[in-house]
Amino acid sequence: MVFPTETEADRIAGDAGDSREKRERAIAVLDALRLYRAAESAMRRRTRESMSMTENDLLLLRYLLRAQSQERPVTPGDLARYLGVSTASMTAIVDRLEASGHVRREPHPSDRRRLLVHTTEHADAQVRATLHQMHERMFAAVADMPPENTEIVLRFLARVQDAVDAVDAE
Amino acid sequence: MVFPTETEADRIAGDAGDSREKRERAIAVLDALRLYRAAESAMRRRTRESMSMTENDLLLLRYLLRAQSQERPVTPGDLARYLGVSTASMTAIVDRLEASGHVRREPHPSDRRRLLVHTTEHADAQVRATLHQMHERMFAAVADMPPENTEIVLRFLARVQDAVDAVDAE
DNA sequence: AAAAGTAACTAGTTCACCTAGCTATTCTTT
DNA sequence: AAAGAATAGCTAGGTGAACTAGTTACTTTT
Repeated sequence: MVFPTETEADRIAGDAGDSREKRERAIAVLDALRLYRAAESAMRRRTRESMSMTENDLLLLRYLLRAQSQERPVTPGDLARYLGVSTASMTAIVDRLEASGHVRREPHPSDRRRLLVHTTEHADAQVRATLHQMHERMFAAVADMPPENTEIVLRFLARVQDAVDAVDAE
Repeated sequence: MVFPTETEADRIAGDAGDSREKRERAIAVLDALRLYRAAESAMRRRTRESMSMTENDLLLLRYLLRAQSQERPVTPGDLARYLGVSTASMTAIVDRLEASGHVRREPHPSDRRRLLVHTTEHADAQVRATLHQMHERMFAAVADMPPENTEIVLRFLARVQDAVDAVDAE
């Protein structure tokens, strides 16, 4: 679902009565986008599995690392809202990540009902080791581009984003 | 995880000592890619929820529709291999989709151990109703592009894909 | 000071997956 | 042609990560 397969793209192109080359170019681009998506999903899965974590655990860690780099304190409630899970589930998630040594619970300085959640050095190191190289490559891939090309890519991404945003599954 | 956040991209850019504008353009592009990803995930979730299905159910339906448009018969075993789940789980998935009226089981014409799985008209209509507009928009977004721009976008996608493929979570 | 609200936790449920093992059928080997 | 191996899909029972409901401790409001 969710993605025009080759066949579907072909059918749509046919309906529109476009020229053959135009259609083929469009299909090539949509295929490339689909491939990128698949590669990213696969990378996520590999990363998750190598760290024996769930998707939510990993998203949480990313959010925490980012918040910490901005010196922004984070409570379990914040994390539950961010991931869209119940506070009860968040208790379990933080339990897991605390047991695996990725986060620590600490008392909130002013509100004794709350906690603050921090990543450990271990989590930080593990994430950077896995993803730093990717981030550098992604940055290099776009930093090299001349400004005109950047504009073209930005317009492309904006339009495909509009297309998926328009799906309102009522 | 999995994606360079603004902050991380910034740090990497800083390390590399690039010019300010170059850095800002790169960040803008990576942000746009991240936004597209988020929009697509959200769209998937909406679609899944509106059809009360799991991710795998939806992927399966997409695969089936595609196979059918090519007159290619599909067995439960094929589907299990495609989704990477056990045949036992596939029995449960097909049970669910059969109960909800999205697929039918039929005897295999030559091998009485096997079954064939077909989508129903209902599934076909529901999927097309939800996603046809998106497919058209995506196609339009790329069909309008001049060939040079297509090349630029393809190179961009190939490079970011290489970046994520390089993450080998050992 | 009492009442209402909030944060995180515990207990018990659900659901989508899993593994192991079963039955029916087909393929391979002698 | 019969016996053994392989294959397809199923059932039974288990796991884990989410859920809801309700608890405890604390804070805010009236």
